[in-house]
Amino acid sequence: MPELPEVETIARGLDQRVRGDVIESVWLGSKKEPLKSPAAEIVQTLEHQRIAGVRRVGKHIVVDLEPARKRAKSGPRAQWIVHLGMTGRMQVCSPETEIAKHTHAIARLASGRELRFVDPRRFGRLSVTRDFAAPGSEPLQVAREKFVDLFRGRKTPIKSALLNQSLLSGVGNIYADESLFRAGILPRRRATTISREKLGALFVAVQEVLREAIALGGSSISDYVDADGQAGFFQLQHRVYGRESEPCLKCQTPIKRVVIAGRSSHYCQHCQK
DNA sequence: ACTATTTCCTGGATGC
DNA sequence: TGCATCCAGGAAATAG
Repeated sequence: MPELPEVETIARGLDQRVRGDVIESVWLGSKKEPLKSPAAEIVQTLEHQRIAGVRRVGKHIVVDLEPARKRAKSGPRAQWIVHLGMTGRMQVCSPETEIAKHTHAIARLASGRELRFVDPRRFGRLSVTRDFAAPGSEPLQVAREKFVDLFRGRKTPIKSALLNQSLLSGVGNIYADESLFRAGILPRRRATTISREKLGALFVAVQEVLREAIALGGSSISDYVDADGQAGFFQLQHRVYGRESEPCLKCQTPIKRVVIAGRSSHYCQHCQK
């Protein structure tokens, strides 16, 4: 399940592999769910564009494009936006590679390779735009004061607030649980009841967790993304996520699991207040 | 303007 | 072995 660190790793891997290549033609599948822009618009926007670079914004992969042939007039550059959802993959492969089940898009590149979007569950989304911006703040860029202000006054549980992409862009279920454990905050705590100091601790915890995970993902780029664009991640050692009933690594109290905002949430009732 | 809940999807795990 | 059921979760849609 790609959250910020995984998307960062994938975007870096893609950038290494396809930057400078030119999209010659595009094929789109018949399933409509993955397409957020009209199919014709996606095809028209992508074809004959050079990939200027690939980067991450929130949980989105942004493929920056530029005209393959220089034109006199240069307006805002086109962008291909990819959201991987739960099960989305970006595959770089040769045209001979068997087309995986649930392949929804194929971009044929001038280098002879193909860039494919595969997504069994179809929670992923493809779109094109010229002015992409994530609605929320980047967790690794935002200032501490701004971070604290995002949550103050909100009655919703802090876990829900962390998952709200229009506040903070890129934190998903796993890293939300891990950050709250490190900051010693119960996921159900109403955001508004948390002191500035404690929110400051959460700020530090979120950045720490994301940076550690990116560092681990980064080390896997050459080994895994090279193969087919699907990164095999060295998972960050989770301290609470997926550890229901197992002993807390700090105090041995069994980890609890509850559902908040429809998501499984893991915490230690002794270490988190 | 917020907040909470439901819905979309398939494959893997589980239960009988 | 086979079949039904449940569960995972990002974010849009819907409801309150």
